[in-house]
Amino acid sequence: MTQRSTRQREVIRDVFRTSDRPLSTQEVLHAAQVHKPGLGIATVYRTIKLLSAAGWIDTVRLPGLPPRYELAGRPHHHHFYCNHCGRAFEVPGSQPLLDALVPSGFVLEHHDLVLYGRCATCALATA
Amino acid sequence: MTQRSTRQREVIRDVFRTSDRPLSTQEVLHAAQVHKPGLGIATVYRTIKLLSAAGWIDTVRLPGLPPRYELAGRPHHHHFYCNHCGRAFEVPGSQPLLDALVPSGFVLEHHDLVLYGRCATCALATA
DNA sequence: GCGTTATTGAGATTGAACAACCATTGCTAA
DNA sequence: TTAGCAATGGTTGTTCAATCTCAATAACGC
Repeated sequence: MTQRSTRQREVIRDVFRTSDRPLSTQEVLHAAQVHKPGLGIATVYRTIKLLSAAGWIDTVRLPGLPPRYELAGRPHHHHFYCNHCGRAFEVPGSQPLLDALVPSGFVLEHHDLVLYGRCATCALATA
Repeated sequence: MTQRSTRQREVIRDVFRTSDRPLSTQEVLHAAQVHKPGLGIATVYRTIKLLSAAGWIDTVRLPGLPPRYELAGRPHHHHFYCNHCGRAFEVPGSQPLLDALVPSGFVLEHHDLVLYGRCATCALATA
């Protein structure tokens, strides 16, 4: 016997499946507690680590903020961070001519483009 | 009397003036201690806060890493982070068509493009 | 010089994210 | 069913960046 299927893990996986944006541990906790009251933060951290190790979710790192997580295997995209409500969103990816930027001798492996501003909801609310 | 000119602050400003890349607090500490042995980390933090408030340096935020600092007022550019030695570098800026990426209703205020890979030194060393 | 007081350095402290601990709970394979 | 043990939840511990404390130091106006 190695790995068991528990209600908590089911709920957490569902949270990711039904989200269209990357989620922080706190966001996962609150969303999961709706369907499984009493679920603890320790279980969120443990399950995220499991899902991450299994390649089921990807880690999204934003400057100065705790990491967010999203379903793995999505097509190339970037992220938009709302300065007002603190939520992260997914934006369609483009492949700009990054190679032209890389200095001679440097080897490019990966890149992150993060956009900052106001999401549609917050832009309306503070217009 | 309001603000004094101390050897420590002079040294820290010189560190930034003679660097061609953004520096972390630890990098500033080590570079400054060469010219002022015994200089403490608290002074680095205090001076960085001062210089930042004065608009003399800009903060460079990298995902999942403590911030770096660089002389303010440089032309538009991006940053390259070496996964091997942990140093950040400046790369020439381009203005990609970001507006096209922003979803309808969202308001774009700022953006960060970070490249990851190996700097020239580390690429050579591990080739 | 001298005295005032801004500044410093070392260590203690905070705050946040996350791991570890452990008694209890509840899958699951006979 | 039920025994065995993986998983949970509440809490404490750990780690690291950054701030605070405070006695000692050193700018600088006079």
